[in-house]
Amino acid sequence: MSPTSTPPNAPAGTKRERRKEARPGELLEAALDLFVEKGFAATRVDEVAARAGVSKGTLFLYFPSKEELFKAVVRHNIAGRFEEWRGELESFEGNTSELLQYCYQVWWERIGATKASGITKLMFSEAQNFPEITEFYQQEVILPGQALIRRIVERGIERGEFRPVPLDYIVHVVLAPMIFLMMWKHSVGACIPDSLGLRPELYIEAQIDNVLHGLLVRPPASPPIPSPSSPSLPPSRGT
Amino acid sequence: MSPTSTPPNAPAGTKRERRKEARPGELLEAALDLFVEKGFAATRVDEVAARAGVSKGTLFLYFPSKEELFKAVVRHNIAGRFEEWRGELESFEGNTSELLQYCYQVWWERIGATKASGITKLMFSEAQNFPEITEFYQQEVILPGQALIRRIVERGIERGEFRPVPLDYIVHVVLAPMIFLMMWKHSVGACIPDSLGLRPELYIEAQIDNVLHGLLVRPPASPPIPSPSSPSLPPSRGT
Amino acid sequence: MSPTSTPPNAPAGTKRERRKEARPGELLEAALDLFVEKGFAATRVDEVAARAGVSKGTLFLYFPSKEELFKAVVRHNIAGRFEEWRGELESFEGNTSELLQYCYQVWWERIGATKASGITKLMFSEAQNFPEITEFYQQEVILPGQALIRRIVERGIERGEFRPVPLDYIVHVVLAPMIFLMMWKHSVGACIPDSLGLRPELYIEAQIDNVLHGLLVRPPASPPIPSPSSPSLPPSRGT
Amino acid sequence: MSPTSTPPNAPAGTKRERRKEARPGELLEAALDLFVEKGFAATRVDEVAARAGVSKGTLFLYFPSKEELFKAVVRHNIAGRFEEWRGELESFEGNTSELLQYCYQVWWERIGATKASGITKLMFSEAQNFPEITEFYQQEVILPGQALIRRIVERGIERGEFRPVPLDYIVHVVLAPMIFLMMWKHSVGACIPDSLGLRPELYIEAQIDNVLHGLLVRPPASPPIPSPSSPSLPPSRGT
DNA sequence: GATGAATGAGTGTTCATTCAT
DNA sequence: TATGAATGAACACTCATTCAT
Repeated sequence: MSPTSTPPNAPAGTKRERRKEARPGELLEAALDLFVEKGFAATRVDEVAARAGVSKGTLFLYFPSKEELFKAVVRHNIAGRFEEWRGELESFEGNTSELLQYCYQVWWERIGATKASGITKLMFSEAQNFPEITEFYQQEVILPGQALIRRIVERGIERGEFRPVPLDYIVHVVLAPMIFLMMWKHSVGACIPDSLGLRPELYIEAQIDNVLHGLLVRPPASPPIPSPSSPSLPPSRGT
Repeated sequence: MSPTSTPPNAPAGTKRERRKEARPGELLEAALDLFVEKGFAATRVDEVAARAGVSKGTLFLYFPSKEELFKAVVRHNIAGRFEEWRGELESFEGNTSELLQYCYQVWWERIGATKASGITKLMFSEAQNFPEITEFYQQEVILPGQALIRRIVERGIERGEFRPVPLDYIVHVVLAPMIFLMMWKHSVGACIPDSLGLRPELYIEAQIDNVLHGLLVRPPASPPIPSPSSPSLPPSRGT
Repeated sequence: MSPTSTPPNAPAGTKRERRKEARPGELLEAALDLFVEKGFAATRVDEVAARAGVSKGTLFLYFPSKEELFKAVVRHNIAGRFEEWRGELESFEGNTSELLQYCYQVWWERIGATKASGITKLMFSEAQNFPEITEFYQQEVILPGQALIRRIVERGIERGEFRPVPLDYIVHVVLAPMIFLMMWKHSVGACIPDSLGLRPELYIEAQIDNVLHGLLVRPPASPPIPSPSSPSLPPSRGT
Repeated sequence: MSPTSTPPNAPAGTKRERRKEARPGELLEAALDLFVEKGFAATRVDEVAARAGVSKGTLFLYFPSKEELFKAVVRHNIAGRFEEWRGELESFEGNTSELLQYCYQVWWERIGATKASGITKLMFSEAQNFPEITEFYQQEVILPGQALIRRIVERGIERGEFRPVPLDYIVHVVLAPMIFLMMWKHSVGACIPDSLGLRPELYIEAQIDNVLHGLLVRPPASPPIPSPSSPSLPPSRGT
């Protein structure tokens, strides 16, 4: 019964013990999946519990209501990533054009391509039903994100790489393509695969190229955007 | 159709009868408002009926179910405006840069700034729960819209005004800012006014400027984006 | 299908029409029965609805919650009877001893022996769970009832029939037996019939006799209390 | 049993062990409080356990179900005090009027004024939901109590002090005021303090005075009931 | 013995849908 | 055609009870 009596081949920590710690996380993950897939209202708490492998009652042991579960899902999936990013940004060595590209790519790897992108879709879809959490999202996600972008653009301007564009709107120019991609992925894109064109990565490159053309003092002379009908791609679907 | 055209001796055209004709439209309008604001599930049919000034039973006289009402709302608000626009496009006289700007502005006046933008928010929010209607939307709105943009960009390339960019992705570069704006307006923007920055019109101008920089063979040398606060910007903000 | 086509032998007024008006009353009656029988918590709203012959949903059409149903039951069953009684009291012609007896008997006929007595049991049982309605009961039932009794005793004292007893406590001396009888009837008495002795009427007479002995300046010399084994009763049940 | 009797070297008698012994009693006490206050159904076992300072699981170690806990609470609080009282009664020296007064006062000190009165409130409130235990209560409390009162009244009649009243009902005349007082205390009285008038002690005196007037062959000529406000009182308490 | 995490049957309440009038 | 009372399936949430530790 004492931990020392556990046979060495037994999995360390009993099933129950291990579960207890993991429960909230498992529930949050299951809830994220379902909320993103079906929306808040169409998601049944039984389903969330079942997907997390527990009973309905257990869910309410950890979250006092479906609404609080929703809030927890949103909060949990945007835990301070911005600190980390701000650090990377400050210590970035290359030129700002590279920094911006790096930013898009890191965002795609860590957010856009992951389930976390579903949170954004969720927020836009349910914003009006959860004004309180929308405010939270605005403070914790949107404003820090905009600040980050603003810093990058400022850096470009300061270094003479970027044209002196008005910052208040340029942040939207940079961010809108990302947000659009997340919305698309979790709505039309989920129903009609390939409706975006071919690959999100190429979509992002096109957006980067476009944004940099708008920002750079000396934009590249020729279009570096890879064409979907270029030889590296199967020609099966091109125009 | 206008009240003045009703002959004075006609018994038809009474208030009652005219309302009868108008019922479905009033219901669709009320439903659009509420669906956009709260989503499909969180909208109560009682509320729709009440806002349309009829009883709940009457609603089901015109629409066999809440789901059919939803579909009707989407279908009704996806009038084929594209024919009309294609016409304007074909007969447009100016250069393609002007045409693209015209396009953005017409879109903003007729869609973006009106309630019609709500339907886009609705579609993105509910797409996964209504795959058939998402397919319908794809066919009736997205593809025609993309085709329109593609034609414009092709025109620019043909005329030597635009760089030979890959069309498959450039349509998203052009459309994403519009879609983002509609989503924003009906979600975060509705909860936190002014969270976008200052004015949608300036946001659009910034996007146009950026897109044209990416497309034009000879982009304007200096930033033409009007800043809401400073006349020319240079030292006003940078450290 | 038109009303005029109804055969003359059809019951006037359709089932539905008649029900609509009657619903709240039927529900209140069913609820009274069940609340008195099982208490607030142990009563299921389905059961109330079923006993009233409607569905659960219908109940919530008339009462927004189980708690409001409970409150309505209490309020409904104590509709201003005190006005009526005060009138009878003021115009009573006989001596006060007779008036007090009349009072007990009328109370028994109209309250004690009817379902209305269940309300009192209910209030005492649930008082702490419904402080708000307990306050209401205190104002609308207890205080008026005490005032009524006080007036009667005052009348007796004024006319020289009663000893000058302290009014503040005498009202409890008069009322306690009634309340006890209601409590008994709906608790022990309902489980163990005849546990009270034989008949409530005789219990009341004994209480009247006792109270009058305490009040009257010249009490009757010999015990007028009917004995349960006295010849005036049917011998069917005697000891 | 007292702590001082524990030998200093005894390992038994540690805090832990003593508590272990006391567990059931602490649970019964906590349960009594809560059942009296809120009724059976509205009382949560978590709350009982928490008030007793143990976990919910521990409660079920001692009582197999909430219902059995309830029964145990009632049984536990119905200790056979009647034997003791019967002894006091048999050896009472004074006249029967004094005996009856003594009886009321002893009851008030030992039952009415203590938490034990709650059990009566509980029984009357829950009787219908627990018929078996109501039967038990009837056998163990009500009938012995009635027998006790009956003996006293018989004594009075035998000694020529009391009128020959019918015993079957007079026991209720004597007991009803006590029961009413207990019900009041734990219902309306708990919600609306002072709603009874002034002090329970005075209420009891009034009831004693009234009962004796009804019983005594030679009742006192003038009202001996102390009025809280009337001038006939010794000035110790009056205005 | 004691714990408290887990359970799931049961309950109050909602709301799309029906239908007699 | 229009109503709105009635329905009942479906849902969020509770809580007595269990049991592995």
